[in-house]
Amino acid sequence: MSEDKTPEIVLSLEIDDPALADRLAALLSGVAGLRLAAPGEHAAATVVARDPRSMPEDIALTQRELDVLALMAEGSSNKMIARQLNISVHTVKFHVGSLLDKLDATGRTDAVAHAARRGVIEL
Amino acid sequence: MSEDKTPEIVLSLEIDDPALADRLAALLSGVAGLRLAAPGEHAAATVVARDPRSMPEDIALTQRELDVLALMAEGSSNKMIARQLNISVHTVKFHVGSLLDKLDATGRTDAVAHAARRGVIEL
DNA sequence: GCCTGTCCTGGCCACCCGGCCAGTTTCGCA
DNA sequence: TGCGAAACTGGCCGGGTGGCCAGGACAGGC
Repeated sequence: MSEDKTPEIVLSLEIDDPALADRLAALLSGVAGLRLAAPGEHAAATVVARDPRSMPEDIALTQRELDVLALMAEGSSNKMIARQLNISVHTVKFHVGSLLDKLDATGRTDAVAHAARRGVIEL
Repeated sequence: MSEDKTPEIVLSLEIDDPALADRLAALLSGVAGLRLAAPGEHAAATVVARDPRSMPEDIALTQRELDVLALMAEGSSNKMIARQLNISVHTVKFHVGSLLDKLDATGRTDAVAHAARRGVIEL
């Protein structure tokens, strides 16, 4: 009863390149235990082009910088971040300044965009 | 010579669930024409858990709002956006206000985060 | 016609943001 | 024991941001 279920893994394809998508679809459709998802069907996993996070290449961010970055990504203002972390607004600005420098961003919006692109934070 | 190349599609797995990852790895490793990527190897496609963008559920954004949103995501200030689109700063603020309302965001940073989450823009 | 939606513009104003200056404490490492 | 990195705090200030008020032009649907 080791193979009593094997309930078929439903995969969805999210490939822009038509040639690659076709080849993958052809290969995967012939695999027992796998099924490609119908349009709109809930899939257990998705095949996407490229690899988003294969080379995270972590920028050296301190723990505190990660804290304020996470709150920034949620749209929190400096004042809100200060309250959340029990620090002063000045300290928040200090960390934000370091983040803008390390992430090579021109503002907080650019900072979270860069961080999300590099996989530093999960949007 | 229709099958002279078929240079093997390299797939990488990004699955948190160990059981699902194992089953997928076992199934995919037996497929001719496919190969699982070695750690650090560049992959043509990646299998990720869930489907990030299966239901985009597009919010009704006007073309101009999409223009402003795209420039916002690049960290542009209102003044820069105004210059890019050849409109006044006041008009940019008007569209930004509409975006904050439609995206249910508290600020421009929150707006691009929400938009990226919903797949409205590609970060 | 009239009305709705989109796009555009202006002024005003409180607040926020980012950058500059300065300082303190605490920690680990040479 | 000195020394740098990290974290924290303060004041100051120019410019950016977001919300409010008001208006006009222009296309499409009733």
